[in-house]
Amino acid sequence: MLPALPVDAVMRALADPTRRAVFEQLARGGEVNVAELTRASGVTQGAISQHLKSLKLAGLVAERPQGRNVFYRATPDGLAPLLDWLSHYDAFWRDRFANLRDLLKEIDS
Amino acid sequence: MLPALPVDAVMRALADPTRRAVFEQLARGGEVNVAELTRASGVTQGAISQHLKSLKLAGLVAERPQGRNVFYRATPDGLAPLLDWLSHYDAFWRDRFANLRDLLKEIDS
DNA sequence: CTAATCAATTAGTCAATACTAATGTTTCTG
DNA sequence: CAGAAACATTAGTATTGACTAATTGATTAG
Repeated sequence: MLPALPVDAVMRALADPTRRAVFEQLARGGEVNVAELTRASGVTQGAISQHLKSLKLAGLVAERPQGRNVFYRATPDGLAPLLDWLSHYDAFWRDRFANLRDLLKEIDS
Repeated sequence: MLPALPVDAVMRALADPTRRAVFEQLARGGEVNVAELTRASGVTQGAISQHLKSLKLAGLVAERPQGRNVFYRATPDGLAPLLDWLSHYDAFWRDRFANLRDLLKEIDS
């Protein structure tokens, strides 16, 4: 079995549709508590807590407890391993995807 | 259950370490036949054929039969869903990603 | 203090999947 | 033609993983 690289955890975390939807909601909506994430999903609260645990271990989300609520937010740095992995294949898609280059230029501005 | 988007197949395909290693080898080494892919991996030939099937369904590799050999190559276009997904969170990283400038420089060089 | 609320955790179930071993199919070779 | 070689496919197994239901722990409200 191969070693568990950071990109491994990120890919596996984002491969599941339910979990990816949670991440997407957090990326859009700023801080959201577990109850609201549960409402937006089709699964139980327990399942959401489990997914949040995976996302946290992958470095994709962070938590902020407040009273009996726990507010989660997406952490952009968690996507770094994925971008690094893609950038490693830069030469591979360089000429076929002007998209990412434009995107990165735009972000850089 | 959520619909099966293209990014789903790509993420799931690349989430497995063995399968990702196959893709990486193909991305580096141009065309490679199944025997050589099997040698480079820690699993049996049958397992590699199964992984190649998944990668092909995800649009990440293509095959070129030649006699009794089958040469596989990575197909850059298959990464498009992943790049699109990332670009969708443009605004998300824009101001938060510390490493982005460095990453851009690396890719742009 | 007692109820209720929010979230995490546990145990258990079911389906998906990564794998091996064996076989099938095609193609090449002696 | 007979055997070997390359790859795909199948059946079977074991592990992983996504999920629910139920419980627990902590905080707030009445």
